[in-house]
Amino acid sequence: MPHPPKVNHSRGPKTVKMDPEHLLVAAERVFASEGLKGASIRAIAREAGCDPALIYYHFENKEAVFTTMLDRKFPPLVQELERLSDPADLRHTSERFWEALRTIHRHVGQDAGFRATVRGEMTRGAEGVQDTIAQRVRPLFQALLHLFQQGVQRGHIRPEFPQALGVFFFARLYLEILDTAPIMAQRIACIPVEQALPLAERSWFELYWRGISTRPEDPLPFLEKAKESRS
Amino acid sequence: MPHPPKVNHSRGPKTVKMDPEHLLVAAERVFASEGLKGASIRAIAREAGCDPALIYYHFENKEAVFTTMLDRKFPPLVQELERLSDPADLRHTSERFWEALRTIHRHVGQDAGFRATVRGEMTRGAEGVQDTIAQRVRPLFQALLHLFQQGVQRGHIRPEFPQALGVFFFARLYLEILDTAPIMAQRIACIPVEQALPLAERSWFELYWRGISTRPEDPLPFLEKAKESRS
DNA sequence: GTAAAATTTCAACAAATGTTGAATTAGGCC
DNA sequence: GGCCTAATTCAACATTTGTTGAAATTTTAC
Repeated sequence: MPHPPKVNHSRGPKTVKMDPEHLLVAAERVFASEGLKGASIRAIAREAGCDPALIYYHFENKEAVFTTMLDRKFPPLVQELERLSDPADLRHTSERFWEALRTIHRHVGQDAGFRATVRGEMTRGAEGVQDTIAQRVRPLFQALLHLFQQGVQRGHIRPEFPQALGVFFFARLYLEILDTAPIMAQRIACIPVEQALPLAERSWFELYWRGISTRPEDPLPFLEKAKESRS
Repeated sequence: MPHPPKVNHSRGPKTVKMDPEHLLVAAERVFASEGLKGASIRAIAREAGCDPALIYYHFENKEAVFTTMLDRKFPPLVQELERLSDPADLRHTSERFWEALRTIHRHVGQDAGFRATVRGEMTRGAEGVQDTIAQRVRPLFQALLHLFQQGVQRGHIRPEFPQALGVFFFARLYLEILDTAPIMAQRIACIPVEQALPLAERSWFELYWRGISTRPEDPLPFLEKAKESRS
């Protein structure tokens, strides 16, 4: 992690103030590689190019940095998924789910660090941190659950499929693909990395949709379009 | 992490020798909660109830502890999956895949620590550690790929589905369910934890099979039997 | 211009870490 | 019993960590 050499060591504010947002970005990078607990305040300060005490000036502690980071990332994604789950949308449920997948991709697809941190803390973080994250995941889950329920009501999705699991598989397993498909492609399956993720996304969606659909053999024309617009 | 009080501080060997296996078990626990990098030698020693220097007596360094741990866990699983992928097995491919899933469950289902460590190091570990793990994952991947290919040849699996991805989805996404379904059930979906995982496994397998199958609407009788033998 | 507030770093302290050589001790062999 | 080997801990060293109060400096308000 290269960081700019600190040539001005005088105390007191700089003419260019250190933006707290810059601290958040630095923290996110360190959280991603070290986890929340493993991220030292000094490592974050090094990443940001400032003194560790400045972190305490702007935030109460490391957990506060993390919570602030969550609160910048989750709400826009949740809002967009809530719009997508509006019952007035009369498109086919498969198409709406595809758009939900694209939405998730747009918000967190390039954010491996954020994804890694959230998952890491959810699976092995402190109780309080899990609570903090769960509070922010629930609205997202609810929005997708509404979408799933509309699919059942419209006869697109099999009513016997457990709804909560349908939503969990859709979102969590897609995030897992984002996290692991590139590395698996590269190291185990010897697929070129640039091709692996788009193909994996389409294949995943097709598999998922066939798995829950009342009509698994119906074509998915928007998937074919997605394939063409990529090449 | 409670550990027995150390009442005998004299140097020199104890009448009951510290088994290196015991060190491995302790290390596995610490790796699981702290990651490989975050697991301190002193934490491992505390977990094992010995002095940190003893770890250096038995192993070259922390990475050697980790590699030894991998080499106890992977080969039995790989061997069993290789037996399962024997072309002489004439059962339906869906049933063989179900048995593969049960096999994975038997070997690593209770081993959240091992799973977490392997995934964690694969996604964000040092280059050398990723190599170490990839070497051990490849034979497992190959065994499942053989099984998948036989499914295609026998007309059970759609030939247009990308094979490497089919295998990747089967194994990696199942492991993700093992890692995350309990916590998601508990904290987000409010499903009782004891029910969540068996239901998730069956639902996942059904979704997966329908997704890749040439005949998605065919029933899966062994799944129904699995449900009944559970209740 | 002065005082107060805001911003930033230094310095210090206590605690923790990895690793090594040396000291100690139990058991086996002659 | 003496010697040797194996097993285990201690002690030391250098490095890193989290956090705080104080010093220094810039900006703002009057």
